[in-house]
Amino acid sequence: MSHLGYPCLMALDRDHVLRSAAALLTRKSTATMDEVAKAAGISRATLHRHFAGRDALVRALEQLGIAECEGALDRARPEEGSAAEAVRRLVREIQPAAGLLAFLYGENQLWEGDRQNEGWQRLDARIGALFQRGQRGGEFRIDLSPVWLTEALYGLIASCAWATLDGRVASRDFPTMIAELLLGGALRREEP
Amino acid sequence: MSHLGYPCLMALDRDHVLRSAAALLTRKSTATMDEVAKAAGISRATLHRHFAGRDALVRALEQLGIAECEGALDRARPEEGSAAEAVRRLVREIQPAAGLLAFLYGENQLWEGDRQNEGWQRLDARIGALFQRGQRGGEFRIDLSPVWLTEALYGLIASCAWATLDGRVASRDFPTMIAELLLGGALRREEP
DNA sequence: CTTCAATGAGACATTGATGTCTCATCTGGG
DNA sequence: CCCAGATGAGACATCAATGTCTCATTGAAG
Repeated sequence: MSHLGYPCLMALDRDHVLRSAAALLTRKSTATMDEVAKAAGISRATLHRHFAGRDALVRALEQLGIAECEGALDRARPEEGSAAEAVRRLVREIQPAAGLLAFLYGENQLWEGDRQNEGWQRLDARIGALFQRGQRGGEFRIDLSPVWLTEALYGLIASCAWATLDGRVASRDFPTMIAELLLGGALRREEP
Repeated sequence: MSHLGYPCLMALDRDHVLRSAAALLTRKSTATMDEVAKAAGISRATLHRHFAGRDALVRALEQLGIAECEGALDRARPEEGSAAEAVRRLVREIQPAAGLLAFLYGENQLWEGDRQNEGWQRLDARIGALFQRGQRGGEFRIDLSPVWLTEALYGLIASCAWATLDGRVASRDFPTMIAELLLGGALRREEP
């Protein structure tokens, strides 16, 4: 065992706890610390040894969500190829984190404060830049601002995540439903 | 003054309280009964005379939200003209209730129960029927299910309502942003 | 085997929101 | 004026979640 100040197993456990909490809070955002602990298979005492309190847990989940988003954005290579294809890649890569994002999206507590986590600003900027690239390249229409398109993307991800949990949308359709609606809309394209 | 069991002014006040609560809870969904009372300009005691408790208040807001949606749907005349125009009318009519809907949308408590208010089912059916009409008429694409389009509409309304509160989207752009994205998507149409 | 960090179980106090109650005050109708 | 109903203010108990604490047990390294 470690004779350092940092326990060696907690780092691994912490990630497991975090993901269990994400999965539970996605379904029940008001879950108790007790329920979170049970879902992770640990005691409430141990949970408190990992996270000082509920607030710290939510903040950690926020960090995880940001990290997952940035990872998805990196893997999606937003500067490569057509903007539309980049958006499709992004949606596909982001699907595993959709539940967590939906939870965070509904956690108003995170947005009420005067200062929000700057990670979201970075993400907004990167996603907004992708939409802007599409506009500059004549691929996307210019009457829908990049800011709104970014916001809409988040909203559709959360909507589809919840609809998936309720069984109203099949999990395998997630990327298509979001990307197709966001890019093409409901109107049928004219035959070329 | 009334000698009946039902006070005569409470009916009027009740509506005012309900709308104040909606406005407050839209901004701060975790607001206390005390804050709700203050926002309505009444005391907590009086608030409790109107609504048995927080749960009853939320249920009443849910009813109000359903009623506003049905009213908007009626005024939008979903059976009339092109489906796309009907959707545009619907979004326009629903804007005043968007904040309330966004609050209700995030109130997971309403959806966790085994049985949800049947008003939502009626609304889902009516809105779904509108999208289906557009599909049957060859106006909308058929690879996006009416259920998903309905869900997406709710999600975009909530997104835009929050973005409007934060000043990221102008209030006057609300109908356009939602309807244009939902109908046309981000992709630029080919020149005919 | 010994040791020690990590854990689980549970007791305990605290906190914040809630629901209920009483009582003084206000107000409009008779 | 007088009164009944409505209100506001506040005291009070309750309740659930939280945060903190202790202590016995476990388990793996030395």
